[in-house]
Amino acid sequence: MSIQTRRERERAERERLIVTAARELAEAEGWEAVTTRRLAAEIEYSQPVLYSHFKGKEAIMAAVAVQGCAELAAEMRTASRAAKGKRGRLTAVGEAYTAFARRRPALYDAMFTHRVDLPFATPEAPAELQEAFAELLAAVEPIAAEGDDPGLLTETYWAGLHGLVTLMRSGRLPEGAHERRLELLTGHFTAEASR
Amino acid sequence: MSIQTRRERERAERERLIVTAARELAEAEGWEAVTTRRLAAEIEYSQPVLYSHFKGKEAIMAAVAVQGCAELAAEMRTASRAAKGKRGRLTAVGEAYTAFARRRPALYDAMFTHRVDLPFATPEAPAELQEAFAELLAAVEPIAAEGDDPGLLTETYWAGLHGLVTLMRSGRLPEGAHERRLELLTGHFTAEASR
DNA sequence: GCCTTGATTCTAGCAGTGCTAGCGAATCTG
DNA sequence: CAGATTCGCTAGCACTGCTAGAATCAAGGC
Repeated sequence: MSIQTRRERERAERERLIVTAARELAEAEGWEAVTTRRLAAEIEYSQPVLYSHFKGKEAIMAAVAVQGCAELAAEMRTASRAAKGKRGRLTAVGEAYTAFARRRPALYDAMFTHRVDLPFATPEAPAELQEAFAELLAAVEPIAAEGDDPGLLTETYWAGLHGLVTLMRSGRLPEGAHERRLELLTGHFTAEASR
Repeated sequence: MSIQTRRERERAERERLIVTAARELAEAEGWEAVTTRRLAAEIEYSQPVLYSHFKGKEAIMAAVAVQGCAELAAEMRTASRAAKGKRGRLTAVGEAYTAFARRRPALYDAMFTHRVDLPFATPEAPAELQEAFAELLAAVEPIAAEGDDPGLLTETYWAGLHGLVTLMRSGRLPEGAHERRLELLTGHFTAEASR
């Protein structure tokens, strides 16, 4: 029994090693540098061990993405706590979100850009994802108008943030005016919708 | 001289052939199916001819993207013309944009998601790109508030549309509520910002 | 203590990718 | 008709994700 548990512990340890190695490599040189061979060399094992832990490269990216979601949720939470008022909190959360995306582009891509086999908008989604969304929701809900569904409004605001970040990062929007665009987005969401 | 021109004409013809073949293959089976070998077989030439026309696969995708921009601009324009009023036009253009993205996902990805070496937010950007942006601008400008920069507001609205489309297509937002989210986005942009 | 049994990790290889060097043939020029 | 030049092809490089089967190591029974 004890031997069994030691082995399981070692396995779990190695799995964490794989995930952090993948993440660090991706953050340092981008996901295109994360090849199974490079990753195997990094953890000082041979290639096939990766496949005894994960179904494939996508699954490794998914594991990294889940980690990232937990961090994003935490950063949005602390930003929200430090701010005052409905508008202040939404602004703070929006800034925390985009700051995270710009500081950790590779992590962000694994979470929200790359095709990755994670359940998202369902109850089966990993707790970390739901946590991150809940954090956004908590900031958006107070500024929702009477008849608006807060969930849908949050999704829409999220889309705005995501669009800003991705278009900017791919060079399709100039970096310089980011703060002003973010301000515009948040400003229009905290206004009363004229329907 | 005539021989020269005939050759140039044939070359240009073949170049168009490459671009349309790439586009059709991408739309039918996705960009991951568009390999240089497959593409070469499709145009009934060998692989290396592709490289006598384009610097690489990315350049081919860029050419497809430019085509797509022209079409998107045209579709937004006709939608805008058919609509009435400031709000009606913005709604129509937003719907045209997202409808285009959902109907031609591969084309959309080449234009706005995949990393592609096209100048975007500069005067050197291809005319087709500027045209598409101008079409959006024309719809957004009338609803801009007093002190708002219409260009920045357009970029922000664009980001919202782009976020909605990409998050939905990657399964991160449920497809069902798309119309309602789009309505929320447009609604908040046509409202007065409370700054 | 030795040998068998079982799991675990590695070597080697497959089928594919984007891209390119250099040969062969077809074409135009003098 | 011979020579020069352009053109497209064959073949191959270095890489990718992934896997079958050999080899190695540790545990258990005698």
